[in-house]
Amino acid sequence: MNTEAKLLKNSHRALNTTGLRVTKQRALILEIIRRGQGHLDADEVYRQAREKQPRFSLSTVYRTLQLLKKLGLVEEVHFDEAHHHYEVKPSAEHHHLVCLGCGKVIEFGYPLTRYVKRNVTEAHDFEITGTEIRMTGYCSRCRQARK
Amino acid sequence: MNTEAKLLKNSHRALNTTGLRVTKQRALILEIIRRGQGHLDADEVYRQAREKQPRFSLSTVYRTLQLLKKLGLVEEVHFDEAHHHYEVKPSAEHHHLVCLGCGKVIEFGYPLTRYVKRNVTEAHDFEITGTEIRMTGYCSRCRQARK
DNA sequence: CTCAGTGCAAAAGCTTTGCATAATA
DNA sequence: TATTATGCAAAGCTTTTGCACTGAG
Repeated sequence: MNTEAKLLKNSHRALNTTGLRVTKQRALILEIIRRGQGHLDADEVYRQAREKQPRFSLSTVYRTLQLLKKLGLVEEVHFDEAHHHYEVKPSAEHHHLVCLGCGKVIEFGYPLTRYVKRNVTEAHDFEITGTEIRMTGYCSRCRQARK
Repeated sequence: MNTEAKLLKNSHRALNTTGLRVTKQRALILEIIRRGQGHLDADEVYRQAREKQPRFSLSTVYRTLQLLKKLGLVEEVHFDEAHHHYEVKPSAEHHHLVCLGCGKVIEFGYPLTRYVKRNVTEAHDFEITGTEIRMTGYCSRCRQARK
C-alpha cells in the first residue's frame, strides 16, 4: 500500500462519517499540517500543496481548513500577525511562546488548564472547551543580539 | 477645565515624552478605548470617533492604534475573529473567556503568570514580557439554550 | 515657521463566494 | 448517475500607504 493510499485511508476515518468525500486535496492538506509541526498559515499550506499538485487552488485550502476546523481535526492558533495558523489538534495541552525579536515560536506544555478550569468554571458559570496561552518575549539569541 | 481639555492633559503625560504631538484625534481614540471596557475593534473605534468628529479618518484610527500599541498604552487582543481588538493596558493581569455561542467576552483575573513565568523562563531560556490566556467555551445562557 | 499628523483615495493583503467543470460514492 | 468538491476569477473585508493639506509646538 503506497503512502497516498494510506493517507486516504487514514483520512477516511475522520471524514467519512458525515457523508463528506475523501479527496486527494483534503488528504494532502491534512498531511501537510501534520508534517508542518503546526504554525503553518493558509499561504504556506497552499505553497506546499502546489508542490505536489500544481493546480491546487487557494480557495480549496481555505475551504478545507474551515472544514477540518469544524470537524475538530485542526486547530486555529492566533499570533500577533494578521493571519491565522493551523495545527493538528494536539491531545496533550500545549501553548506558545512567541519571540518578538525573530518571530520564532516555541511550543511548551503546561498542565494548568485542569487547575485553572475548576476555578474559572465556578467563578463565572462558564463551561470551558478550549484554552490557549500565548506568551511573548525574547529568546536567548535575540536577547544577546540586543546587548 | 472642560472634559476635552482634561483629556488632552492626561494624554500629554503619555505622549509628550517622545516628541510626539498631542492631537484631538489621539486623545479621542485613547478615551474611546478607555470607555470601551476593552474589546473594541478598529472599526468600532472608528464609528465612535466619527460621532464626535465626522471627518475622522479610518487611517488615523489604524495609525494611532499602532502608535499606542508601540508606546505600550493599549494592548492588542486576539479573538477567534479575523480582526484585532484593543484595550487600555491593564495594570493587573487579566485574561479572556470567549463564549462560542453568543460571542460574549468575559474578563477574568488570574495571578498565574508569575508562577508560570518562572517555570517557562527557566525551561526555555526565554524572557517573557507578555501573557495572554484565552479560554473558549459556553456561558450559562448558551448552555441552557442548547438543552 | 516647521515638521509631524490628518484626511482622502487608492493599493495591498487575506479570505470568501459564484459558477462551470471534474471527481467521489 | 447524483451530488459534492475543485479551480478559476471576481468580489469583499480589513489594513496599509502616498500625497497634499492642516495644525501642534
